[in-house]
Amino acid sequence: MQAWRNYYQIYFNIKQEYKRIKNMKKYYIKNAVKNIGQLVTLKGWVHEIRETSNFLFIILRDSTGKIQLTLKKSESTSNLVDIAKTLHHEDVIEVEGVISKSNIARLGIEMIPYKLNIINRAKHPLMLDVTGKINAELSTILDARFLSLRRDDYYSIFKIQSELVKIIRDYLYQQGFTEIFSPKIIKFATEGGAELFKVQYFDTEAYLAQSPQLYKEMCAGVFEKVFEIGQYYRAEKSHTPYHLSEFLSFDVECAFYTYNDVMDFLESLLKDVISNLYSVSNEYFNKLGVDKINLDYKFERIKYDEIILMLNNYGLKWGDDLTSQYLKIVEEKIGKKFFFIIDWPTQLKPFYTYEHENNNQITKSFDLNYGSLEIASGGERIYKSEDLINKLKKIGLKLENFSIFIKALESGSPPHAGFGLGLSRLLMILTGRKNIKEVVLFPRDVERLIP
RNA sequence: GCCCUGGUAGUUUAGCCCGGUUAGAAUGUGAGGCUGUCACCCUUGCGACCCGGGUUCAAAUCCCGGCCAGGGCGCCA
Repeated sequence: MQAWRNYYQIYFNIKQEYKRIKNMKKYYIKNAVKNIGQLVTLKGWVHEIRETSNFLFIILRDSTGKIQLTLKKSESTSNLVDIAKTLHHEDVIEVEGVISKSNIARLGIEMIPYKLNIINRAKHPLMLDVTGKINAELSTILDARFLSLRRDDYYSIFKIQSELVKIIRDYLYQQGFTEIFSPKIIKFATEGGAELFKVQYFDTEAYLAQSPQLYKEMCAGVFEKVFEIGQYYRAEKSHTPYHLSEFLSFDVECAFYTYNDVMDFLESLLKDVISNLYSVSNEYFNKLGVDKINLDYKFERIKYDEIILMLNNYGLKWGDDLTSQYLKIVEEKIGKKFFFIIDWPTQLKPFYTYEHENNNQITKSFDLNYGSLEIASGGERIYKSEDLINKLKKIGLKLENFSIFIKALESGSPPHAGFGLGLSRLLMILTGRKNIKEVVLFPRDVERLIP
C-alpha cells in the first residue's frame, strides 16, 4: 500500500512539473525587458559569465537580444548558485525570474533569477569565440557558421538579408509582379560561355541551371511581369572575392518593356527598397557600424563606347570586356556609386540580347555597377523567332536545343526586357563586406562543399 | 589554371630572416580568491609548431613537394 502511494506521489509530481513547464510562457528577451516587475521565463544561450565574490552575472542571449541575469549569492538558494557556477558559454538554459530596473547594469535592465534549468550543455572548447573578443579568420568563421552566426555582426548581416528579400518581394507584389519558380535541373547547357555542373538525372545527363533566363522570358509572355529569387550554379573555377559556385540571383522580366524602361524600374526599385531597408533594419546596420550609402542621385547611363574612351590610355580597345582591373579605374574616375554601362558590343552579351536596329554591333543591354563591382545585367530580349534563329546560326548554337523556346517565341511572344541582379553582391555593398562568402550563409566555391 | 603571401594550443597571435629556448602572449578551459561585474581583476593547472620528404650532430626555423587559406589575375548568360 505504501509503495503504491509513493508511485502515485511520483506520478503526481511529474504531472505537476509537466503542467508547469507546458504552461510556462517563454518570453523573448525583447519583450521581457518591457515587463518590469513581472515574473517571466526566458530561454536562450549563455553568452557571457562574470563572477565576483558576492555576485554571479550571466549574459543571456536569445534571437531577439541579450539581458543580464544578476545572482546575489547571499540572497539566492545555494542550489541556484551551484547550478549557475557550472554554466559555460553557449549552454542552453531556461530561467525564471523577475525583470527589474537597475541603475548599475549597463543595459538599465536585469533579471533576478530564482530558478534555472540547464536544457543542453555546450561542449567545450567551441570552434570560435562567439562574443567577438577574439576575432576569427574567414575560413574558421565559415567552418563554424552555426557559431559565427551568433556573433552580432554576422547575425545582423543575415537579418538584413532576410528583410531585404522581404522588402523586394513586397515591392514587386505591390507592383503587380508574379513570382515564379523555374527549374534548377535542366536538359541543355545551351547558353554557352559559363561551365555548368553536370548531374546524373535517372538514365540521362542533366545540368544545374546557371540562370532562369529562358524560363522567365516564357513566363513574361503570359504574366507580363515576373520575378524570381533563387540560387543558380556555375562550374567556373573562380578564385575571387565575388564569385561563388552557387549564387543567389534576383531576376526580373517584363513584357512590353524596353531596356530603358527596365533601367528606370531597377533604379527606382533599388532606391525605394534600400531606403526602406535602412529604416526597417536600422538596429542591424548600427550593430555593423557601416555607413549608409547615399542614393540621392540619378544613376548615370554611360555608353560602353564612352568607357572605352575614358580608358583609352590603358590599352583597352573596342570589343574588349571590362574586367575588374579596368572597372577599378572607372571607379576611381567616377566614384563609388551606382551607374549603368549601356549598349555593349554584341559579342560580349548573350545570344538572346537584341541588337540596335541601326547598328548590329551593339546591343540594347546594360550592366549596373556599384563602383567596380557589377551587380546586375540586363537588356531587351530577342522576341521574334526568325531573329533568334539567325542569331543562333550565326554564333553556332544548335537550333534543336532551343526548339521549345523558339516555339514559345512563335506562339505570340511580346517584346520584353529584364535583368538579373546578384543579391549577395548587393548585400556585400550594403553591409560593407569585402568577400561574398561573408554574406552567404553556407557558401559553395571550388574548395568548399562543407558545411 | 597562374602569381604573391601565409599555415604555431579550441580561437587569435609572437618566435622563423640569423637552426640548438622549458616555443612566449591573449582569449578559452580546470581549481582557488576577489568592492554590482560589464573586454572585470588576481593566483595557479591544462592546451600548439598543416602533411610528406630532404639538408644537418640538431629543423617551428633552411630547401623541395602536397594540401589548405587570404589577396591579385584568368575563367565568368
